[in-house]
Amino acid sequence: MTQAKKKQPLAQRPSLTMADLAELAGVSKITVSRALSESPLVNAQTRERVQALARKHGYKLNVSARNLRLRRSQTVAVIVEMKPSSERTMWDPYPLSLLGGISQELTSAGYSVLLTTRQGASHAAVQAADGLILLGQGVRQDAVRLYGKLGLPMVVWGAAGEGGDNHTVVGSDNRQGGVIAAERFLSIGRRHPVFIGNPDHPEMAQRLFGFVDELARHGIKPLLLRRDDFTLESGVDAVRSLAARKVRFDAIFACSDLLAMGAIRALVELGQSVPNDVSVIGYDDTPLGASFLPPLSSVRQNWQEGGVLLARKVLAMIHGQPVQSQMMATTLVVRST
Amino acid sequence: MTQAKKKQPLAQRPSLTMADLAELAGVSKITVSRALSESPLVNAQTRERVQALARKHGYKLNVSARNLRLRRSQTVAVIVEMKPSSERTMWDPYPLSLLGGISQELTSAGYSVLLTTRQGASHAAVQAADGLILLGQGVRQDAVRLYGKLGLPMVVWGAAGEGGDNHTVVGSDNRQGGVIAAERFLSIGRRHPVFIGNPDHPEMAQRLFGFVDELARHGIKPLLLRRDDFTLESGVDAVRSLAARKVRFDAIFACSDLLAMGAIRALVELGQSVPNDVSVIGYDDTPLGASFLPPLSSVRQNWQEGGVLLARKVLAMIHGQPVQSQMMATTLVVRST
DNA sequence: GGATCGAATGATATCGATATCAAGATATCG
DNA sequence: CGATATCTTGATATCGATATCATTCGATCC
Repeated sequence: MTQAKKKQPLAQRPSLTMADLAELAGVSKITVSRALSESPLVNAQTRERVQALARKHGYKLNVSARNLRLRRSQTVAVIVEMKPSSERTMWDPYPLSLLGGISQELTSAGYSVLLTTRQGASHAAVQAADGLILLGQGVRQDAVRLYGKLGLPMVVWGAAGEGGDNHTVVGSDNRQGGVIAAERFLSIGRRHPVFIGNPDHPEMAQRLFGFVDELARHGIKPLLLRRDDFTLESGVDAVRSLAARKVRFDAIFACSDLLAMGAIRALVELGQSVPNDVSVIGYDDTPLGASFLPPLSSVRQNWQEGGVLLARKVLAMIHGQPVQSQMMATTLVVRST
Repeated sequence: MTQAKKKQPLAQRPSLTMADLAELAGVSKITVSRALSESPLVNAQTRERVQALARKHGYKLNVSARNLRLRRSQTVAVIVEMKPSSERTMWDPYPLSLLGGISQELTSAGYSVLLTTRQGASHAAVQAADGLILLGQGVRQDAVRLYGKLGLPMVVWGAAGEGGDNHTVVGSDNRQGGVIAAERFLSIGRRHPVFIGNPDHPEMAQRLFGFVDELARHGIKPLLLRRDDFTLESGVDAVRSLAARKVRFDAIFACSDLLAMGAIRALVELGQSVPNDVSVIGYDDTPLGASFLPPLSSVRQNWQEGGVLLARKVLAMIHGQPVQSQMMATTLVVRST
C-alpha cells in the first residue's frame, strides 16, 4: 500500500484505472477487464463484486487505451459540407434529420460520431476513423476522390450513379419522386403540366427526368420552366411569366415547397383556383407547406431514415460485408392542392 | 531484416507506425516523433528527411496512442436533444447552424467533435471527452444535473439564469430581442402593440418581459395574445380573434416568423394595410420571411456565432480559465413590415 | 588542455486496456 | 488413486506514441 505517487509528469484529475480497481477488489487487472466486459471466463460472484466496485467508485473506461489495444477506433467521421451563405443554406432542416438518423444508428451500435466540416477534415482524428460518411452538395465532385484516397469505408449521400465510380451512395430517389408527381397528375386527368426548378442540380434533373418519362408514357410532354432560386418570389415570378406568355397549363410540379407556394400565390392573384384550375405539387414536405393555405401537396423524403441507412452501410462496410448503393423511395403526401 | 511477422493477433490493414518510419529513416522512434511534431530538438535536415518519408509513405498518426500517452482526448462531446416528433418545428434549423459554428471552432483548435443524441450519451466515449456541450430544449431540467455529475467542463445552450445553479450558459438574449422590438414600435409611434406567443416557453417569456418592460418605460401596456402553435394558421387565427373582439391595435410582435406571416395574411384579408395600419415584427429572420410579400421585419439571432461562442467557452474551461455565461445580442432586421 | 556547455539523438519507462499463454484449483472419470 | 477435463485466475507482452533522463559529439571557454 504505497500511498505516495512516484511522479506526476502529466497532471490531470486522477481517474480510476483497472489496476486501481484490481487492487481494491484483490484480483488482477485482467480479471477486472473480463468482469467488466461480461466475459464468461470469470466467476459470477467475482464479476458482481468487481462491477459493484466499479459503479461505486465511478470507474470510467479509458477509450484511448482500449482502442489502441484493439487497433480500431469505433468511430465514424461525418463530413458535412456547410457553405455558410449559399443558395441552399444550412437552414435546410434536412442535414440535421440526416445527422439524427446517423447518430442514432451509430451510437446504438457502439460507434461514435465524429462531426467535421470540410476544412477540419484533414485533422488526424478523421484519418483515425473506421469509416466515413459524406454529406452535402459539393460533395460529389472533388470531395469523393479526395476522401476516397484515405482508403476508408465510405458512404456518400447524394444522387445515384452520378460520378458513379465505385463508391457507395445513399440518397433519395429523385427520379421516382418525379414519377409519382406525374402519376398523380395523370390520375386526376391533367394534360398540361409544368415543371419548375433548376435541372443543373443533379437531384432536380432526376426529378425532371422521372416526371418527363412517366408523362411521356401517356403521350404528354410537360413544359420546363427553369428557375434558379428556390424562393417564394421565384415561384410567384414563374407563374406570372407563364401567364404573360399565355401558356395553357393545369398542373405545376415545383422543385421545392417554397416555389410551389409562390406559384399558388400568383395563381390566386390571377384569379385561378387551386386545385380546381391548376393542381400543384411541391417537394420536401416542409412543415411550412403543410400549414400553408391551402395545405400543400408535396413529395416527402424521409431524411431520418436516410441517416439510418447511411450508418448501416458504413457499418456493413467496416465489417467487411458487401454493400450496394441504395435510393430511398419517396412518398406523395396529398393535401389540398 | 526479418521479413516475417511473428504473429498477427488482431488482423487489420497494416498501417505504418513511427517505429517503421524510424527504421526507414535510420533513426530512433523518438526522433521521428520529434521531427513530426516540429520539435526544435531535432536537426533541421533530419526533420525534413523524416517528414518527407512520412508524406511519401502516407504515414498516419495513431490518435489513440497519442491520447493515451498524453492523457487527454482532444474531444468535446456535443449532446443534442432531438425529438423526432415536431411540436416545435421552428426549432429545426437552428441546431445545425449552431453545430456548424461549434464544429468550425473546435476543429480549428485541434479538437474533435463527438456528436451524440441523448440516448447514446451514456456511451463510454462521451465520458472520455475533455468537455461537454449541451444543446436542445429539454436540456435545462434534468440533463444539466445528469451530465454535470460527470465533472467535465460543460457549457449549455439556453436561457440565462434559469436553473442558473453554477453551470455556464450561452444563449440568445431573448429579453433584449423583446426590447428592440419594443424600441422599434416606439420609434415609429405605435401606441397599441400586441404580443403573440407562448410565455410557457422560457425563451418566449423572456421576449415578452423585455417587450413589456421597455414599453412600460413609456407608459404603454401591450396586449398579450397567447398562441401555442407557431404555425401560419395560428397567426391568422390570432389576428382574426383580435378583430372579432374589436380590439384596437397598431403593432404586432410575433414570436416566430410563421406567426407573423399568418398575422399579416389575416390583416390583409381584413383590409388593413401593413405596415401603414399595423406594423409587424417576427422572430428568427428566416429566409422564408425575408422572401415573404411584403418582406418581413424580424429579430435575428446569429446561431453560427452562438456555436462559436459555445466552443470557445468549453475550450477555455478545459484550459482552466474562468468562464462566464453570456447572452448574445440579437439584431432587428427592418424590412417592409 | 581540461572543463563546460549546447546540440542532437537515443534508451527506457509509461499511458490503460486486452490477447495470449500458463498455471492453480477443483471436479470428473476409469 | 492417479489422470484428465473444466473452471477460474494470473503473468506477461503488446498496441503506438511521448516524457524523462542519459549519452554522444563537437565547440567554446579560461
